[in-house]
Amino acid sequence: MPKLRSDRLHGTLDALVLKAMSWGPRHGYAIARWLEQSTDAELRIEEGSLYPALYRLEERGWIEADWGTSELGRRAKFYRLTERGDEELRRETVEWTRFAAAVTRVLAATA
Amino acid sequence: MPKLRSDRLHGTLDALVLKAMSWGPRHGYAIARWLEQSTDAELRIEEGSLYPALYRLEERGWIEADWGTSELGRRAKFYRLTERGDEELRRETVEWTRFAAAVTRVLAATA
DNA sequence: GGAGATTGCCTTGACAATCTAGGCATCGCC
DNA sequence: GGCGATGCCTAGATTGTCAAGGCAATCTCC
Repeated sequence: MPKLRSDRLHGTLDALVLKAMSWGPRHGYAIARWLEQSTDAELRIEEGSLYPALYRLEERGWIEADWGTSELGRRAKFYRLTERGDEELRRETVEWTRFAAAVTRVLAATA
Repeated sequence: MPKLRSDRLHGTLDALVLKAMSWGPRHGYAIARWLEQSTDAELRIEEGSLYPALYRLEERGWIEADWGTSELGRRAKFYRLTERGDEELRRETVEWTRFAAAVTRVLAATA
């Protein structure tokens, strides 16, 4: 299976990260692992993208953080969706769906 | 209908531009109009993105250009797909499909 | 005890691609 | 004359991603 272009996530990463928290609080490392596993490693967030993204989302008021203890007993920062974050996730999901449909339609068009 | 984020095309623009030429040579302005009209204005390429993209694609050997005369009798630069450009279009189309499916699957997942 | 992998967070710098906002010339139409 | 459409182009800012590192604690296996 060919690798996706490394930049591919551009513009979708926020939605994916928000989605990761839609089942409850998650810490960064868990978010990365979740995306990787749930897509069979097809989608991967680099840590150098993930953490800045989390700060960005927090700054925008879409998520909130608390230090806690991971499943393995380690210090970890848990992020959770705020009300506004949940709205944003829904907004972005709808937008993605529209966008993806449009692109797919265009690329599939035949002569 | 809400506007898509302005950055949305990031990473897909090349494929769309290549696709525009899959029916034969097209000039820049026509490409922009084609995308706009064929997606009901849902997808738009700004000229400031389009022309640099065309130079990029040409530099990579995916398209070739010739000056000619537009349908309305004006001077216009017509771009056409090269063999390699056609391969690239197919490659990117497949990749897009895989990527879009993965993202859609993740965003659609329920608790 | 020691080595290496895993878990977990973080930062810096480079880079690519898009957009915004302009400019220019020609043509058709009112 | 003016204005919109057609057509090409560029400079600069922005932004979001990545690559590549670093740090510390824990676990596993020898």
